[in-house]
Amino acid sequence: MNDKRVHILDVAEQLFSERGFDGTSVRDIAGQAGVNLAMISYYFGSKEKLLVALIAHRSSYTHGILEELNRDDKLSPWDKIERLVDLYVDKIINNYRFHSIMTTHLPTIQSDDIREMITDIKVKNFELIKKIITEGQQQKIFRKVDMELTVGCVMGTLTQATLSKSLYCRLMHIDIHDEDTYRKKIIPKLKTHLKSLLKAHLEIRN
Amino acid sequence: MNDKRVHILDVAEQLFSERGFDGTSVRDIAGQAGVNLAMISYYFGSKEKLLVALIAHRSSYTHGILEELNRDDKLSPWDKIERLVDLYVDKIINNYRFHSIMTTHLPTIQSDDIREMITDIKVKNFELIKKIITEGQQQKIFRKVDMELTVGCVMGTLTQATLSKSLYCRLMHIDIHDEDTYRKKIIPKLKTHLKSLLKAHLEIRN
Amino acid sequence: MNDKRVHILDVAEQLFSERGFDGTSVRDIAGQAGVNLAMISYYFGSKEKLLVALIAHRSSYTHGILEELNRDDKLSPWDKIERLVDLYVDKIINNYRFHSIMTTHLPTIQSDDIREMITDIKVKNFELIKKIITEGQQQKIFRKVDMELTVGCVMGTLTQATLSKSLYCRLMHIDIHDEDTYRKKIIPKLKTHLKSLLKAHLEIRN
Amino acid sequence: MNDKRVHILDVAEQLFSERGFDGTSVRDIAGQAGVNLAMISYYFGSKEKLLVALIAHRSSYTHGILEELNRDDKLSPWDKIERLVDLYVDKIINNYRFHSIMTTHLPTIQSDDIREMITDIKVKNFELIKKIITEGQQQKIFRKVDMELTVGCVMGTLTQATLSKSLYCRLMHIDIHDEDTYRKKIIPKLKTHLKSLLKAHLEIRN
DNA sequence: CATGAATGAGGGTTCATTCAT
DNA sequence: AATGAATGAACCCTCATTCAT
Repeated sequence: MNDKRVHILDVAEQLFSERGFDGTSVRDIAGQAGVNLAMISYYFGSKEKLLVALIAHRSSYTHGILEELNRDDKLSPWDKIERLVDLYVDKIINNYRFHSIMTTHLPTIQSDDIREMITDIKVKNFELIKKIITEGQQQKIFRKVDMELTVGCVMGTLTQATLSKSLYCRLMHIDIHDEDTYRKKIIPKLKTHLKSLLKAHLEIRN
Repeated sequence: MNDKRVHILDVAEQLFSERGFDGTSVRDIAGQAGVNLAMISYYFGSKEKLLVALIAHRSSYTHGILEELNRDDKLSPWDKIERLVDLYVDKIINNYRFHSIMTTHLPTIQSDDIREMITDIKVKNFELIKKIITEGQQQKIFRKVDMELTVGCVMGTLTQATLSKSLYCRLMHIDIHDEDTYRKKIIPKLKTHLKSLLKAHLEIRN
Repeated sequence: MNDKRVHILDVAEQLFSERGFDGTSVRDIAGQAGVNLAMISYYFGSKEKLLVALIAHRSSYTHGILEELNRDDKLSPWDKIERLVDLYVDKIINNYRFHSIMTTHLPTIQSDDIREMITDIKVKNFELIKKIITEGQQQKIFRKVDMELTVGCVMGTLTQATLSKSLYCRLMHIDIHDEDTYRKKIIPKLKTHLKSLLKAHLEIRN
Repeated sequence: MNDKRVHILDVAEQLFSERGFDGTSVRDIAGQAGVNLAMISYYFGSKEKLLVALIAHRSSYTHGILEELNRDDKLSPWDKIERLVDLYVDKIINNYRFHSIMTTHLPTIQSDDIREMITDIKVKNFELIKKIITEGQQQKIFRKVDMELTVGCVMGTLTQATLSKSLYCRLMHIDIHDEDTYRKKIIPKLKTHLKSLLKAHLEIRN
């Protein structure tokens, strides 16, 4: 029962990320998932509510990661930045489908409620990262930076790696359909780059 | 004559960016543009070809900017970086609708031809920026960095500012529908941040 | 359930025969049949597949008639010819709508598959009649004739009676819209004529 | 000028015969004929009037043939039948496109005027052939036959050869698209068959 | 609880025709 | 006399959803 729900959500996630929300029909999802067409309305109410359910499902799954990091008092701010990058890159790239949906669908959402819901999630993530940086600044270890855009730069780089996969595949000579290879190559690349970038960016200059 | 074509493209751009390609009907475009529904097929052939025409239209418009910068021999690499950021931020944010379409639609495009077309444009932009950085590296002014992701970080930050407008509006206490204020505040913020970021990132450390 | 399918096929047959395949819209069929427009796609998939379903439906219905005749060993070749004419005239004239569609649509069909499908049915009918004539020839009862055109002459006369109804109604002083009277008068006329014609044509002359 | 009109009619004839009247768009005709789309309405008034013009054009062209035959007093009724078959087969098969249009379109015509117009032409042809047969009967050379269907049988055989080309190509092992071969083989076959058939049919039996 | 049947609304596209030039 | 631009209507089809069973 719940398995079927989760299965539908998985299929929906895949199709939404591949074809977009409006480019995916409920028929497509039902067909791919091997369930009756009416079952989707039956379980979720509507296509839009299916999306909301998907967001809730995935968000609850990837929620605790950053919070845990923040509670860890033994780590220095620099260590936390490194761990943050590791966790964040893994989180986004391994959930690139969901991340893609959230990012591409956000600007086209007509319903204020859903937009606020997605924005809330993004704000929460922002606040957690902000906390880490603020902590380092209070300890006079990080310099003062534009907080919104510093976070935005990290998020944006990952979004770029998600949405412009076709660009990076071209640049890195990877077949566009070979998702595994792409992920295997882009993840360490992203980690190294972002750590180096944040180091240079946050470091107090003399 | 051609005015009507351009007008249709403008309306299509706005609606595509607000509702997505699949979320916008040809009827919507015709209605908003005040032209007959059949006019769109008459002028462009199909909805997809309308998108291609839009891409061609906007790309030709914003093409020369970066090339010009590259040809300017009097500027130092650091100067070029600064000008690059100024030009690029202006270009993207002032064409944020088109940028939004290009970015959000890219991963869901089914047609290989159009995906390649968009990727081509992105590659071209990448190459021009790469040239500037490479030049600075050859002059031993910039340090060695991950080229793809350094560019991706700049692009991604701008994409973030475009696609996650709702997030930044919330963080910066701007009404989501007040586009002018958002642009006026985010543009200098982006310029300052990216210059500072690239400075720290490219600078040779001792 | 299946009644509705058959009802739609009946209506489609009537309209196709009156207005032609391309002259009939799916809306016309849905309207005349009193079903929802989307129902046609739901049941048949597409307008073209509706035609295929109609052909399959009618062909299966009228298939066995000639085969049965062929298996009857008690009849002499002349008896078989007479029965053939009786059966064939009844079959075509009572299904004149379907026969009209098959004949008028055949030369304009673009899809190779459907054309081959219709041709297959015509070939099968040809083979069955050929068998009867060949049998008579082997028994030295019928003379040697052009097989294709002897069959073609029978088929053609019936086609003529179907497609040029307006001509025959004029010649026989029947109102063009009075289908019952036309059928009642033309059927015995056709039977008598074709029997006489085939008798003279197949008979061995001295 | 008039050349252009005739050219358009030729193209229309070809397309109407290949795709049917309703299956052919005015755009198709204009495109194939290499003339401006608006020119067809400009010259002919409407698509339907174009068809009427085509019928008038072709009818006037093939009109006099049978009349001439009838006036020839030197020929015996049997000679006239033979010449009739020769002329008629040539006329229909060499104008098979036009014949196909006339035959397939006739039952679907909604306009009473056009149907009457086409029926008129068919009646005229019928009367001319009827005259020949009646003459032979008055001279006690031909036996009494069903006049309508005797003519209908000849017409029908030719219609069959025109509309069921795909059947005959299959039976005679001719490629369906090789029109020249088909015509070269079917014309003498038709002439021989119809002469033989009419001989047996009209001959007074003892 | 689950689903096949059904539907109103709207999708993109093409139609024959007209009009201003 | 001739045509590029434009249009209202209609095309076939698919959409998300509902409802009776």
